[in-house]
Amino acid sequence: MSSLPTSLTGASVPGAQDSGAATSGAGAQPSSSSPPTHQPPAPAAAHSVPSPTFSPLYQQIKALITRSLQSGEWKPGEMIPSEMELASRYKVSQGTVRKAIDELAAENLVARRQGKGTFVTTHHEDVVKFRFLRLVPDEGEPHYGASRVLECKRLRAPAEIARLLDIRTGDSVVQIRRVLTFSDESTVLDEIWLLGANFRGLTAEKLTEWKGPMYALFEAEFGTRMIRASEKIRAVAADETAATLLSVPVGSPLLSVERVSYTYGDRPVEVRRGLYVTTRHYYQNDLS
Amino acid sequence: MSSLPTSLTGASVPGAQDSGAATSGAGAQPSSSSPPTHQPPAPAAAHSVPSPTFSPLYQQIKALITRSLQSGEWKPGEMIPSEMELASRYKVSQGTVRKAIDELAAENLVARRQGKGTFVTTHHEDVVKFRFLRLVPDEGEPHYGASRVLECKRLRAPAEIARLLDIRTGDSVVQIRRVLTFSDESTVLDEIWLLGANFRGLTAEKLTEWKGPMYALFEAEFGTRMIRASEKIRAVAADETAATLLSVPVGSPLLSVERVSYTYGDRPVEVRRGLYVTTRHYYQNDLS
DNA sequence: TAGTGGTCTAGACCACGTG
DNA sequence: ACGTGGTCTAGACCACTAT
Repeated sequence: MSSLPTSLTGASVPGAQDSGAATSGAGAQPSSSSPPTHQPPAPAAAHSVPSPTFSPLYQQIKALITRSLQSGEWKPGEMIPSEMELASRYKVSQGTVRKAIDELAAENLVARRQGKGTFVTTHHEDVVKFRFLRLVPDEGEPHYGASRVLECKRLRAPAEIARLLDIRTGDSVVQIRRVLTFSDESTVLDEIWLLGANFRGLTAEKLTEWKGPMYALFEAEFGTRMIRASEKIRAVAADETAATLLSVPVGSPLLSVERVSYTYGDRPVEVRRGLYVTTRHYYQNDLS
Repeated sequence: MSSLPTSLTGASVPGAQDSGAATSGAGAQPSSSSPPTHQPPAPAAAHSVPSPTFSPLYQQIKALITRSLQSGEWKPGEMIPSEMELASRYKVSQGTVRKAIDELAAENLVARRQGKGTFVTTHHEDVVKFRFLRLVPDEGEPHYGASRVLECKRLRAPAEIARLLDIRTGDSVVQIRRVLTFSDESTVLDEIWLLGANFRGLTAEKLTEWKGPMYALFEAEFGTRMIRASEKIRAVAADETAATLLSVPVGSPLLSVERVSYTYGDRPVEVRRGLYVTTRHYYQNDLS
């Protein structure tokens, strides 16, 4: 392909060879004046067919940055290189890097702090924590309750869990059961399944010793970061087990929350079934 | 005040006189070359104190556009002027208008369509409809059920409704009660309170005759557009009334959804209390 | 004082939709 | 062919934070 090569794709822009990227770099070359270097050799190539799978430059940059996040080149809580640095690394303008980071910030993968830099988000921050804990007390501030682990064992995935985790029935998974307590009231009964491959060495002890959000542990100890989740919510009646563990009468209405959590690349890594007592708490949701 | 006047604030940029805007227009003047006009008279003013309430230009433009949306200058479904037109109207660059519209699009007030223009969103579109209807059937596609209006009357706001609507107890409100039916199953019992001042002339007949989402009626007939909403969700037991209307046993678990909806300027205009039967449907929510 | 992200501009070209 | 939004660049200046 006769594309205008070196200027943009020098630093291993992905797919620079395949159909997607070839036509995308056609952007602006300064009209005249400007520095002596960098003049494209043959503007004739501009009329090449607009390849069917067009991907903007900033999307490619975004994918590159995401890959570095995923590989752990920049760890949660750390600062990523400045826009200028990234621009020169990828051989694009600062504005293009900015647009890529804008989207990553909108997806909460990174957070910008004016005057300081751009930082990889982490489940240790309050902001992130309450994105995944939507239970709010009727009175008082949202807070993290105490977790009592009932069980943590390895077993083979039942069919439905396997389907949700996109693995095969019988593949290894870790099952956790726990109760969350707020102000001395048992409020949440969770049953959690995790991808076995990602959580070798996870034990009840580790869970019990850990202070703070479970996702922070997963991120720090197992290198698995929850990026987004999808929930299905229903009202159900408490069965005997739930009633006992949550100290409510059998048949009491409980909020059932079935969550599937995803990490980079939209790969599911967790299924979580929660039963919430909603007499003194409610599930907060904003439609916008 | 000795601000650089005519160039930016000519077309009635709001607050151009007050503290906020004076310092904000300081942006870029082209280094040299460029057209003969427009050279700022006194670059000395650049060192004026950075006013405590700094508001970027694009935020001011965004406020202006929002005002035009609110006033009905551009109605739901219509196209707003092109970026170039708005840029020349407000005497700013296209890029600044673009950033303003970017935010409005992110808030779903407008939608961009490449090659066509930017359009005011409307509750007639599918995309918007399902932002406010989160109930999804276990089997089959999401769809809009049939609405049976039980009641629609004017009355004085009880204390709690008044508090949520930010009005005084006893102020006029419209109360609606209705049942939503999906596939011949009564699924949702709604009790709705609307700001009386905004909904004069709303009757049970109008509601019954209207085919389509209620919010589309409100938008088309009453000029009140729901922009965002906040919901508090719990599990409750069906009382006799709900049990009868929804054809479930007394005490059955139901999803209770208390919604407050807001229009422009974050003014609350609706309180809605819904009871959902979640045996064949679930409430869908995405955390990200 | 230096470095970072944030704002603003101006101009070029591209992809898309419609005549 | 034309107008729309979308991408990309280059350069200037501003606001914030740290040293």
